[in-house]
Amino acid sequence: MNNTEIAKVFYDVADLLDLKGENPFKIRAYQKAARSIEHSSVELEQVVKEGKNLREIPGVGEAIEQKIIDLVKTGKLKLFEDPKKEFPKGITTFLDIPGVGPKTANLLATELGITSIEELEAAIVSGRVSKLYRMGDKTAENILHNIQALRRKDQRIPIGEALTVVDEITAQLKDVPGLKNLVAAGSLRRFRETIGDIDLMGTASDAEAVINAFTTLPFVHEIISRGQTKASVRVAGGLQVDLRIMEHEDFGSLLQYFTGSKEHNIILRKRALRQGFSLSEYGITDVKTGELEKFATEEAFYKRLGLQYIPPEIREAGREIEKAAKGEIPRLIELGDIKGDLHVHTDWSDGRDSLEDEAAAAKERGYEYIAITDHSRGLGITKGLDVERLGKQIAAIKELNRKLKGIRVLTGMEVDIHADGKLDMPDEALVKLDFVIASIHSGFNESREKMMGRIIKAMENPNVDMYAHPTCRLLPGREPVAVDMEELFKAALRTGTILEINASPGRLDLKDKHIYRARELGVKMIMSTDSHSVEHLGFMRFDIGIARRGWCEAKDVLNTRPLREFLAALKK
DNA sequence: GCCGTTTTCGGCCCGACTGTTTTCAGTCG
Repeated sequence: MNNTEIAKVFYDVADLLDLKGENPFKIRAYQKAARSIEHSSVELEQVVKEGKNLREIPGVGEAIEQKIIDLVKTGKLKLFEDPKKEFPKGITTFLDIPGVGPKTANLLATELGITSIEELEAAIVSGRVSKLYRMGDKTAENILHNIQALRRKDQRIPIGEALTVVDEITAQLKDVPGLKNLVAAGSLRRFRETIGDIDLMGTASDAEAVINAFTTLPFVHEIISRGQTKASVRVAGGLQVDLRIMEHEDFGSLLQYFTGSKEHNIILRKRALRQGFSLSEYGITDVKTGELEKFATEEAFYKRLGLQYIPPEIREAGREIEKAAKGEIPRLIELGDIKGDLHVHTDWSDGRDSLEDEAAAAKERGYEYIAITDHSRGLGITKGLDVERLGKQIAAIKELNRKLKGIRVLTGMEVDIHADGKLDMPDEALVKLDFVIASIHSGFNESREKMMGRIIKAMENPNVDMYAHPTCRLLPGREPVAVDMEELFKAALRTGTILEINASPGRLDLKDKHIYRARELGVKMIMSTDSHSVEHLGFMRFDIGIARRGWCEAKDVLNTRPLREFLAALKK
């Protein structure tokens, strides 16, 4: 049972308690624990097996700890005597509908005796729903509408796509008079790998004018709500975009509040209350005097609370607040720290651009080095290199290095790992290369045991410097292959193999919590783009985002080092 | 159910918007 599955059980428990009308703080406790479990960097099943303490996970106390142990050991959780008797049948399905909370779900199930979404639709059409207490035509219609939205609801979209939407919107709104500081907050700013909706913040002298401009943008499909300072719309494809406008001098507290995460803000507020402050998007209120202090910047806001500035990417209710109180927030890695890209394809295999163009583009980015790592031949579709063409490419790179100044092109290859763990290129060829990547591009459905055997065998090869896109997942769509991350990290440490943080927006692999764990263990990591064209070198900013989420500093990543130090850190 | 630089008991973040009401409950973020 993995963390996601365990978390799901506790989310469900919270829903059921909510339906029962339980103490809301108890419900929140379960939600909080679920959320912590979901984001934990270690697998709980492992922790339970090793008999270690679960109480270090925030929000997990005596009771929930015992429930996690039961759950992991038996696969079940007995919390309700007879859930079927206690809850109207089918009630939890209603909770998935946006705008339907526990109160409404309960009302629908008990008053109308319906159990499915289909029955609910029929009940709305026949007018039975709008006659219920505190319901009306409009509410019923909204529920119907939201059922349809739920059906065509796309999954969370990869951050790469969301950033494109934001770029479009900000470009269209930039000329609205008096609008300033228009930026994305929320999960986008925290750089979560996928985004559920987009939260835009801005400041303006005339909020209403901005709200009007926003809600009448050409690609706005539907207006969900529109108030004086805030509006929510749906754009084509179903993505929800929220805009919130405030006064210029409130920008710091506004941005802080809407960047979240929710849990980060809750902890921050509790802490502030103990200091006699109440926090809101408008600023900090002194509870005794009722006086409101405004903040134009987030830095000033955190400072007022006695905290070091906390970068958005780590505002996830881990240990960031207590660390900030002690001044222990590290300087997280930045784009400017990166000195080279180590995973680049050219038109020698399936890339679009030439060796020369890639080298020039890397130099333009200020890099000291770039490794050319075209595919090996095993990947039929990618016109991969065999020994002979690899030899020619090495010669071409040597020649290029003679001509180039200010950047060193390293020879390399992304060699395929076969199903039996053998590499798709003889060692005599690999040994000549500066940098060798091994990775999997086929046989994704192997069992955990086979998969690990295959990967570890490749890592044990002294010519293999890096194991790339370690879980092979694709966003959205392909689930990670059966990799045991703890075992992988151990093997990486033992063999001195580097793990890649692949920046391709459809991969982001290692992901944030794996990066966090690998860093804790001292596993060597490289951030690289897997470029197939010169534009892709720009994917590095995605890697920076997720590496920061994993609390990475420059020293945790090998390609922040100057060339000589970088080469010295490789296996050979 | 969790948790502690007031507390091992008594608290638990804060505000906007909608739709239904006629002062507010429910939902959301």
